[in-house]
Amino acid sequence: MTTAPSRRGGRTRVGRFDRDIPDATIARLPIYLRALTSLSEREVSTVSSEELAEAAGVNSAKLRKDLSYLGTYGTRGVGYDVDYLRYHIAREIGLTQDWAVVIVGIGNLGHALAKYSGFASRGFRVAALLDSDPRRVGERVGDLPISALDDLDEIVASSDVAIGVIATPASAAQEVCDRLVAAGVSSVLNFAPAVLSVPEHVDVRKVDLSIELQILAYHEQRKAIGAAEQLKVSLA
Amino acid sequence: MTTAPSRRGGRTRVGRFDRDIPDATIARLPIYLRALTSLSEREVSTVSSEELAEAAGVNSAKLRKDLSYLGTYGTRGVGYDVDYLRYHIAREIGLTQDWAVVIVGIGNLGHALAKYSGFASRGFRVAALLDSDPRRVGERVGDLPISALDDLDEIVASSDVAIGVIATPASAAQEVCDRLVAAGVSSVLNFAPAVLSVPEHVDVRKVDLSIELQILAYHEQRKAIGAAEQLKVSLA
DNA sequence: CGGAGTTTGTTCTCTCGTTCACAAGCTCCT
DNA sequence: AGGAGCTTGTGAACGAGAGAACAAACTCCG
Repeated sequence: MTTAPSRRGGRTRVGRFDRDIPDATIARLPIYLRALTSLSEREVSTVSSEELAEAAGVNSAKLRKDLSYLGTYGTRGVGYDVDYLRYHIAREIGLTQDWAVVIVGIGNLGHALAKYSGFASRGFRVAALLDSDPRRVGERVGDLPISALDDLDEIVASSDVAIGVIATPASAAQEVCDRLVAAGVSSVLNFAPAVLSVPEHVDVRKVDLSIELQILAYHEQRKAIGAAEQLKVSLA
Repeated sequence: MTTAPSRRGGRTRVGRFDRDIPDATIARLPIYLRALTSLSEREVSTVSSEELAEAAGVNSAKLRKDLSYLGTYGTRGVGYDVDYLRYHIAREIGLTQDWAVVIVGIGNLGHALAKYSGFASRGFRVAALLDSDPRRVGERVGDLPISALDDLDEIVASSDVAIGVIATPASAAQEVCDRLVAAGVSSVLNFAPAVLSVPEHVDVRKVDLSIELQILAYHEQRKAIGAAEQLKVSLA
């Protein structure tokens, strides 16, 4: 949960369908969506909150409450229509339209991201790959050539890019971020291990591979200590 | 935030130094650690909560409260000794020892993870790379050869591996997870877009690239709607 | 040595999120 | 048509985390 200070500003509440959905719920909608897609592929047409919650790995009450923020798409005594619900979630998240993204920094991770099929299948189109190393420019990764970072403004403008992905080393992240913002990008997904500062209107989310491992290590260590203490007690 | 139902079970509270640190705090400790390392490299020896909070991108009150769970390592009127604090955080997370990890699924992402330098520098040693595709076995990625999935038990046992990383397609994730658990791994970092079910004593954390993008898309869409509504109002 | 100036550690309040529990509402069977 | 049996949607209780605010404790200067 690493994001900008969460929707303050414009609390104007224009338009009644501007109900406001908790951040925690938003973060789960994509999971429900995935579960629904999987059910749909298996030709399941109706699902109960209990079953869907199980598939998504959450509590069923939480699931129902989450869905209730979107509207009342279920039928009591029956459950939810898989395709109907799927459509409404996708619509709410904004996946009924396509989003153009650029990936900056085509190292190991950038490569992997460029080839990752999970983006395209969910309505994200990689508009360009950018790198600051002139020797890499022109090289092809999958279908796309690597462009020079200097072409950023033009690419963002012509492809209407709203989202930028940063996969550079930490040392370059802030500068790249600034350039993205200057070019007009207003959402950033940051894989570099660095804290980015951005203007108010820009959203940043961060994914940090080594932090996740460190959190696991903490729990792992606790398990080990716990076991050792147990042993000590049983010997005493 | 995708993890096991948070430390229930063995609430035995053996040993008094088993103070229990909130999950939210644990998730931030690695960030503080990184900021401290960076300060240390710049030869800064003392830092105030205000400065460190700024570097970590959090509120200073939150930072102080987080640190207070670990003990009282600061000095009023002065601040924190950078190296001293850094050591104590590293110790708390369990980074004073090395952790062996295995990576399963050497596709695009697995490749990138295998070569990612951020692991080694934080005390995580990649003990082996595994893939189920026999044609890939033997191939080298960086320093390591790809091993067959069947060698898992042996590798986990001989290298004392506690943490497994899953970078397979979603369809294989659960089976790989089961094999990891059977081999003795008790923490899993899952990059596959699938919900894993594991026994009580195993921790799972999930990183999902496309979910992060979807969350950004939602906010992006709201910005767009907000702007449109504003426009409508100003025209009325 | 004493007081001004800092900065931590902690208490208190408030907000946000989770979970329980149940009434409302649907279907199906008799 | 009416009742039994489900399943949703939501009110209310609970718990965790964030942030403000301040007393305690240190340094430094005169």
